Formats: sequence, structure tokens, C-alpha cells
Amino acid sequence: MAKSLTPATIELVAQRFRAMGEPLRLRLLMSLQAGERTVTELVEEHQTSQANISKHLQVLTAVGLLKRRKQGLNVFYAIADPSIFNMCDMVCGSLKKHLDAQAKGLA
Amino acid sequence: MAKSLTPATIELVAQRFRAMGEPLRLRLLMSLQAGERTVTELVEEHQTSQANISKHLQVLTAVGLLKRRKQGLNVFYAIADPSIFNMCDMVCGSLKKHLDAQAKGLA
DNA sequence: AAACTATATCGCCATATAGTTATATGCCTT
DNA sequence: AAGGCATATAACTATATGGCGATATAGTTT
Repeated sequence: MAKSLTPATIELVAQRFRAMGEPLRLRLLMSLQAGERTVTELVEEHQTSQANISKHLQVLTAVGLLKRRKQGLNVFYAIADPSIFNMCDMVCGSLKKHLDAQAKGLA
Repeated sequence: MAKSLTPATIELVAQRFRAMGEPLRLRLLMSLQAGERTVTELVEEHQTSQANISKHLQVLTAVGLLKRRKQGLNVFYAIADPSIFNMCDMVCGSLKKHLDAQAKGLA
């Protein structure tokens, strides 16, 4: 991490993390890992209202994690930068380490 | 990111991201990048109440990002897994890309 | 243009969370 | 054991956010 970031930059970074800090949003990202999807497809895949999906997609798009492509009636959403999945992998790895250590502590 | 994670695991991952999705918490992590610090030191460095710092440290510790070491009256906090800074770097990189693209879009 | 479809937005409620002040806890010193 | 220091917790307020149903908007079809 860079030495000193401006408060505004820190806020942007925090926003990104916050955007990824929601289970449903993580699931949406995972759905999109295989390729772009329309809102309807995502609604069908995750059982919640269309309004809710739409709002979460809006959040992810606003922070630059997703990109939108409109085609006729449909809107296709896609991952803007696949590197986010590396982040997920890192969290999973770190999480595993933590859980293992915790498990050992309980032994 | 692994193909299918259980809801519980997804929630854990989300928790981690959420923990990093707060400017003050990011600043605390940055402070600790150089090495362990006591609560008092962190309070002096970031201008907010001791109670607030303590609460944020508690959040970061709960999700396994920090570790605690008690020594006499003091409690030293330290980064539990330095790999989180790679994540910050990745976010910064991705962010930069996004902002550049956005800037170009406005040109 | 009227009806239809896909998506976005609005208004609402319930809950979560950052911050504050005040207080409690735990450890040390004398 | 009494007082003082460092940290944690409690009680509270203000704000943000997730979810819902209803509605608006934009594009398509007939």
C-alpha cells in the first residue's frame, strides 16, 4: 500500500471494499465471472427482487467493479476488472489461515 | 475465486471486505504496516476518541486482520496477515485504471 | 400509438454501524 | 489497598444501507 494516500483516495479504496462487503454482491460478481449477464438472468439466478438486484448492480457499477452494456431492452453487466477475483482468492487464503490457526487454538 | 462457496463462507469473505471498507480502519491498518502499535499511540495518531479507536480495532481483530498482544497496561495491535496490503495495492491499481478510463471518457 | 418487456427508481421500514460521552475493567505503583 | 493509567464496554444518537412493493422510464413490437 502506498505510503500516504489522500483522504479522498482512502475513501475511494474504502468504497471498493465496502462494495465487495455484501454477500449478495459477492454472489453477483461470482455469477459474472463466467461472462456477462443480463439483469433478468441474474434475478433468476439469485432469488430476490429485481429491484434489489438492480440496486446492487448499481452499487458495483458506481465503484467501477462492473460495466454496463445496453442492447435493446436488455442491460448486460460484466466484470470491469478481473483482478478482483485475485482479491477474493487472497481473502479466502488469508481466511483459511486464520480459521486454521483458530482451530488449532481451540485444540 | 473458488467455484462455489457455502453461504457461511461467503459471509465470512464479505465480513473481511466490510472490515476494510471503512476509511478509519484502513488508516489504522496503514499505521500498523510499519509495525505493532499500542492503542494510545493510535489514538494520538488519528484524531478521534479512544473509544472509537478501540471499537474499530475490535472489528479488525474479530475478522482476523489484526492480532492483539497484551503487555502490562498496554495492548499492542499488529497486522495478522501482511497479504492484506497486496489487496490494497490491487484495489489502488484497479482504481487507477478506472479513474483513468473515466477521465478519458470525459475528454 | 398502444401494449408489452426489461430495467431503474421511489418511498418505506428495519437493521447495522460510526461516533460520542460516561463508565467499567484490569494492571501497575506506591 | 488505594489511586492512577490504559483499554474496553455501555448507552445513546445520527446516518447509511438492505430489502420490499409500487411505479417510472426506455426500448420494442404489432
